[in-house]
Amino acid sequence: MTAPAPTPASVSEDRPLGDQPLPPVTGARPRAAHKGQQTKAAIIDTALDMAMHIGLEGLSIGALAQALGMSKSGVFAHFGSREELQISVVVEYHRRFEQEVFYTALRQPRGIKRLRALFANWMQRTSIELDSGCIYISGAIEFDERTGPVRDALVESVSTWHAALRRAIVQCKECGDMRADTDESQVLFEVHGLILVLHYEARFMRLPDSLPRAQRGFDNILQRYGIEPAPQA
Amino acid sequence: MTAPAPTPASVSEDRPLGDQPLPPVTGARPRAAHKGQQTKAAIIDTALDMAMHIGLEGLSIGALAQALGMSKSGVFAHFGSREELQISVVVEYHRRFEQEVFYTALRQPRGIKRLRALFANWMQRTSIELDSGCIYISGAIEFDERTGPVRDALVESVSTWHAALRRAIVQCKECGDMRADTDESQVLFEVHGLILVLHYEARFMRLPDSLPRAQRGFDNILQRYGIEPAPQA
DNA sequence: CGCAAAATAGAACGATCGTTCGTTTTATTT
DNA sequence: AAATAAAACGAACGATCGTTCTATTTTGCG
Repeated sequence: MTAPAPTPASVSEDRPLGDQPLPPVTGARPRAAHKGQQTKAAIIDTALDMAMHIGLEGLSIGALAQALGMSKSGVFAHFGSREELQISVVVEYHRRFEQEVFYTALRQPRGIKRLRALFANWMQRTSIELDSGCIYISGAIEFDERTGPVRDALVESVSTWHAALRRAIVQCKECGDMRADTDESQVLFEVHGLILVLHYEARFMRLPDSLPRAQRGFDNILQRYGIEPAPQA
Repeated sequence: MTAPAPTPASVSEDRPLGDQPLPPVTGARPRAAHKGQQTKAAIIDTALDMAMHIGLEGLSIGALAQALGMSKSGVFAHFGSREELQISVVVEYHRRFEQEVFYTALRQPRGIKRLRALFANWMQRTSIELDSGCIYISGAIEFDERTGPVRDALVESVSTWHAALRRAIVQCKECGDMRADTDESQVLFEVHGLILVLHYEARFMRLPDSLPRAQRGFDNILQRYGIEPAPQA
């Protein structure tokens, strides 16, 4: 979404997660930091933490204010509506997701190595290790039959991430790490399924070996779509 | 869960979804139908319909009463608590799921045919065709960090269904439709992922070709774990 | 029919929700 | 330090939540 911090030099010309051109670097944005923006950031930080546990719809301004030790109206004033707060949370989650999952994987060279890194980061963000849910998953459930700006923000974030992942798969084809006739959307579909079932079985059913199962599923997909590993028959 | 209606004769000795012994068939259950049970059934019916759209947590007794044209307290009296209402909805959903997904698939012979039927039924229940969500999926998100009887009911239902599915996979191994060294829990894991991503991409992202993608993913799994399809090399 | 029991309605409860408003406290600038 | 703008507060609103209680209606049985 927003312009990311400058990424490692090795990234070369890889595009950012979103597809807008990089905005002018004139540091006009994080200027005076008028105290209000600080607390607003603190509010979003706490709100995101809460939303990752109880969902975007579970967010309540009262509970949020109490957690922050300030008044309801004080919190409210920074956003003007609960919806705007929810959108801010989605945007912040996207920012972190982009940073932790996407950009750190760009350190790997294009192709299978980078795709593996992307999936590993994605799993890590999804799994119970940092015991909190994924807003892209809970939000999809909460807003799948709703309309409005919160849903729009969620769909846009997820679409952006999926597009980036699809690009990484295409790069696998381009550099010979994957069969040229691979349907990258099908690969993305199946990989996404592994993330979702990891989230489901680890968080809800509390099955301990979900993470290695997801990894094995990923390897299975790579094997199917990958270059034949030296047919020994 | 509850004792199912008698299943087709061809089912032979297959166990029901749950593992309790079949209760005595003395039709003591659906007896006089004291009017109260009728309206209770009607309430649950409407509540289930609502919950499939807005989730178990979205259920509100007020909205439910209004949809039924009766008073809040009138609805409430049948359950004694909102939690009990939610549990009733879960139980009813389980009953229907069992009936529509599991029992109709038992008409297929054990092995790959039955497994395919189970997956097809599961997909159908999950997809947007009957435009409403799956309580096993939305409920998992809503209750993954909670404790209590509603979560317990959900986990038990899902576990029962998964156990039945695992049995069908084992039967595939037993009758030679799947490699003997197949890890049936891994197959279940991956198949479950396909259902979840179908639900996600069809309902939330509104991608139109999710269903054939899920079917293709299923075929891919079968191919990997199935008997090698006459190696032509 | 008449009677008892079951089922439903209606009003009210305390709590919490998002939101509004006027005031007061804090920051920032002159 | 004084003046101005930004930020936080506190109280209140109307609405809805699940729940409780009492009264009324409806049902089923003899």
